[in-house]
Amino acid sequence: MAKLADTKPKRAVTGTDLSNNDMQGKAVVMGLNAAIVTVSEDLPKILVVPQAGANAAASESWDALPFGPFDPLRHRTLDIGLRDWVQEQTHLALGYVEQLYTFGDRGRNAMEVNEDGAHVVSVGYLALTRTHESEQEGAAWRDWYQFFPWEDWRVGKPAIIEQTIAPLLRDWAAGQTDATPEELTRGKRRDRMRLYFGLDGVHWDDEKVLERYELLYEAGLLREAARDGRRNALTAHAGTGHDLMIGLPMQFDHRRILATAMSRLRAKLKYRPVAFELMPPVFTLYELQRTVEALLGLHVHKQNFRRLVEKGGLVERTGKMTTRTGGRPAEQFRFRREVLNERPAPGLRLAPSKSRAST
Amino acid sequence: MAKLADTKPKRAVTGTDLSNNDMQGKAVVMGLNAAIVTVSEDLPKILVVPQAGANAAASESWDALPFGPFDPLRHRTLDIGLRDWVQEQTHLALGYVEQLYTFGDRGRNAMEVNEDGAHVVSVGYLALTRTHESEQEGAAWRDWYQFFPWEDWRVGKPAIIEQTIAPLLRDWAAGQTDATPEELTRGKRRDRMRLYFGLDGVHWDDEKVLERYELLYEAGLLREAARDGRRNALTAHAGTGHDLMIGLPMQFDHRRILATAMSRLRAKLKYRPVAFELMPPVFTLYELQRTVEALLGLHVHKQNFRRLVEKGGLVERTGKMTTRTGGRPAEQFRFRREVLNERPAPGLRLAPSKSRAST
DNA sequence: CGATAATATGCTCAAGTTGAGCATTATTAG
DNA sequence: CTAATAATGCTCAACTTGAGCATATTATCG
Repeated sequence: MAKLADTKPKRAVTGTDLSNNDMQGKAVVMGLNAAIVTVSEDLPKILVVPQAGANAAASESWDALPFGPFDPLRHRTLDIGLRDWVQEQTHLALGYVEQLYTFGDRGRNAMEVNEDGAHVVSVGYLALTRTHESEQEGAAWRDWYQFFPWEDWRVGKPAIIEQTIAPLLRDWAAGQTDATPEELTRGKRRDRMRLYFGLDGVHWDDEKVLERYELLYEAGLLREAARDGRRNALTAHAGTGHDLMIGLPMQFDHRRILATAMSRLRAKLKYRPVAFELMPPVFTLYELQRTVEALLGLHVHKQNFRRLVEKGGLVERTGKMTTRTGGRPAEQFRFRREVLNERPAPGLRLAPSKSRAST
Repeated sequence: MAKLADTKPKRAVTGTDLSNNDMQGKAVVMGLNAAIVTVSEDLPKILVVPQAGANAAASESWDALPFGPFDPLRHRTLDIGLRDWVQEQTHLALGYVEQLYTFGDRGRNAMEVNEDGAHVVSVGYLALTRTHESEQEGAAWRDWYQFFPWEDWRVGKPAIIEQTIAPLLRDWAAGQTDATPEELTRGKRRDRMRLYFGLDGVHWDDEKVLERYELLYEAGLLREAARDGRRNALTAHAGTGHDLMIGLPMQFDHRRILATAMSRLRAKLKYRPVAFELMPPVFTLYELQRTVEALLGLHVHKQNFRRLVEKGGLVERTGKMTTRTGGRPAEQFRFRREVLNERPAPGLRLAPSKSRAST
């Protein structure tokens, strides 16, 4: 076979070499992490397991996502491993599951050495499920906006943005002496701030959840950043030295994984009929709308939403009415699962409403 | 911490348990695989390294993507590991790099045990680069349509679809006695066939590269499927018993990774200005268009394409003209990299032209 | 019982976007 | 000079999108 790596003498590994080389240093353990989402009472919720891990300060208990190591002897694929884990830990049989990203950053509490000396790499997953009442002991559904209070714009711009985040980020951006090459490719601090948080009149992009999280992390404004040994801008800037907290932290890199899940889900809602995974078998169009709005953190125009859903052939009428919600009775609909086998790319394709209320 | 997994007694692993349990069986090696794309002479090309691995039949040499194991001791992140690998193997300093997916399927030659007993999981990456002439010995740029001859529709529907693929798939679909539950969720064989390959008047979706590849693999029509011990529909159905080959095969799961890269790139072209990563510093709009068309495997409407690019503020005029291509001289443009810091989501948003020629 | 609140649902309309094609202009090849 | 090849400008109908008006149907409260 061709020799490709003659310049650096260290290691000329290729396909076959992969099996010849010493693998000791290269072995890692893959942690499978699930961001399991449901929507109830107009709030998107994720399943968390509280853990008194090494990360959390003694007084606090940071939530974690359900997770466990991938055992290649036991499971044929990563997905199967994840499903099995979740089933074991929470008794939930997952339906919709989607792999998000594999994080291997050392120093972000994902890529740390465990007690056996193995490095851990995290694979993040998004799972959607209808709401199930009785969960296991210890596991709980938590409103995802508790971890991301700046992401819910349904009642207007969250106060935390102008009151807390923007000033701290401005300080951070002002403190930028010279952009590192890395920062130049990603845009300068002030630009990223404006773009991601919709400052100075830039439009809010509901899908940039991960970008916003990473920016806050880089700026040292999150507990996780402090934990990871970053300069803690919170105590440095808050003045009072109070323990400022921008959203609840999570263990390991789990808040980052949740941010990835939120970004992906918000994006996907617009071009794939995934919202229906979260709905009961029959539902009214307004119920569907509220679910979507909860996830997007935005209101959409009610009449246009119906037009989209109905004309898109995504639902079929059941003929049955419900008076469940005060007001004129609403017709109940059913998801037309067949669309998946009809058109190549069905979806919701929705644009956020510019008017506040969805009347 | 909460006990979550009492039902199945095997293993009650949680965050902290992750470090207590025996990790021996769970250690894996992560293979980093790069689908490095460039476009030259109106063809998208990927960098391959030929290898006489265990997969290939004695007489053949199946191409592989550049790859190597991730060494957590040496590299802080997976991305850095990949860049370093590629640099070593091919002397290419990658610019744009994007993680695609982590494949861990046993039995698809990704998740096999190597000689040290370690299981291998593949992480696929997409990288974009301008064309560089002098590559390393052994590494070569190969037209990606050699691996996917059914994906290039620029000169009309590829003959291989109606002549070879459709009949074989129809046989396969007809042979479906009863759908497995798995097949039901993914749609029945005949539906998937129609949707993915645009049969019976369904519109061709250029982004479904991975779906098409997986369908062909499942149907046993690809060499890789035969290698993995699947019923080989090729010899079973071809009649003559000839060695039919639908596109060049690749080692391991590399053709699958390439399919993932193609899907992602074709999708991304439409909402992010990634095409410019493949262009020289100055270029004419038609050159940009040809590059995009090569990647999509489709023609687009020339005038509308310009409108989109120009009005979208993606480029700026240089004022210089070139007569390089016979015909009226074209103005040269430059990518306005600033757009990345201006609007939240710039992109090309192009729709394939319905008329064949781009006049 | 009538007014009010809270939806549900139908419809309209202007503005913007998209797909397609015509017309004109500037070069090179022959 | 003519044909071929592009580049570029412009138009236009069809469709999509964003927004709002109007009306219908229920529960509830006084």
